[in-house]
Amino acid sequence: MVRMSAQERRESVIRAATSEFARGGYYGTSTESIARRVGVSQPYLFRLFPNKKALFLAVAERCLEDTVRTFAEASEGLEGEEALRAMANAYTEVIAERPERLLMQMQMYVAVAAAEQQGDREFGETVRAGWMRLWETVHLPLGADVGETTTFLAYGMLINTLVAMGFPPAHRVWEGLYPEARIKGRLEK
Amino acid sequence: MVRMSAQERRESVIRAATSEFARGGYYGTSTESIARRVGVSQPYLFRLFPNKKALFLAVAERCLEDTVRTFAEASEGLEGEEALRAMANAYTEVIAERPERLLMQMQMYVAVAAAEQQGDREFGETVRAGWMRLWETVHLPLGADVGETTTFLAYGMLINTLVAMGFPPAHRVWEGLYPEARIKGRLEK
DNA sequence: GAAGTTAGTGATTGAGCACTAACTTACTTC
DNA sequence: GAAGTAAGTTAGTGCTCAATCACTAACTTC
Repeated sequence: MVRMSAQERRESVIRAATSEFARGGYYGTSTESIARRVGVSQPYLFRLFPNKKALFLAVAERCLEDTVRTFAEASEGLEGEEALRAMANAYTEVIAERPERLLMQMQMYVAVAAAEQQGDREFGETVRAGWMRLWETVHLPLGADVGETTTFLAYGMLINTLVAMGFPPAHRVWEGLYPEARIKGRLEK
Repeated sequence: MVRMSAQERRESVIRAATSEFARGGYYGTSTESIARRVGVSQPYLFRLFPNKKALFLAVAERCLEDTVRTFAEASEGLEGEEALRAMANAYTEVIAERPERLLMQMQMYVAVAAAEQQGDREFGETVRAGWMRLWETVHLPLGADVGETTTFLAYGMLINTLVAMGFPPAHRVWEGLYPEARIKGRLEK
């Protein structure tokens, strides 16, 4: 038995829960499965988080935060075309190495409607605020161009979708999406 | 008590289930709630569909079919810029009048990962096949241009996401997305 | 080394849910 | 109008799962 501080444990729970929620979504994931992945008893999760919803929220916030940081770090000191290229490359890395983060994003977006329906307005607020932060984070380096920003985020959402559906990266549907192709396409215009 | 033929009943079950699954996803939706919406007893659903999964699959297939038809009908007889404009307008109508179809799309994409994890390869195949059909349906009228097709679908996925998150249509984040703005942006280039 | 605190467990509960079985009610056909 | 069939219901079962409770084991501090 490895003892950790509650704070460290909470961290590993968030990591494990990200993977689990990414596949199963909020309702399709049992706290049991998360606990098993962490290597801790199921009731102990409720010492670390007040309830399942709070855990999901923590995971969602982390997911947004990580994505924002990815773009912020990639575009640091760059502008326009260069920033676009850097951010696109950064996202490509996430696709390859952290696909669960993309899936978790979708689970989060989709969970808003369910929460809202049940009178939980707060979750939606959090996610929308996160999206706005994400929006600003890519907007500035792209020269504060609304069209560019929208397009960039749109490609991101398409990528999330293809990953969720399980299209292998070599599949035809990815053709128009690889940064090279995308940026080359833009430069040719 | 209104009696219907099993076939008619199945239709109304699919409609009701679309709304319910759209909000709650597969796991967040009880067959009870679907039955209540249809106005029929919960066990009767299992006379109409072998199990919950089959019902979800039927809803997913219908959702893809409807989307494909929307684009096919909108672009009939048109090409290039005109087809793009027509399909964008058609989708705008769906946003306003059938938002549950967009949400259901996302639920479907996201459900693939969960199904795949549980060894259900079939569901993913169905969804991917549907996506390919959708892809071809917009690809041809857009002049068989891979870049155009990718961009069009990307905007669609972004729209789905914004709808899911519950951003009102007048919100800033929609700015770059209204067909007028989008097409004008393209024309200016 | 005793007292106090923090990390963690095992057993349990009550609710919700997919699905079944057995039965009833309404329409159709001859 | 009796027989057959298709539509629909009531009652119930077994399982899963979030959350609680009462407890133990390991560190910390003096």
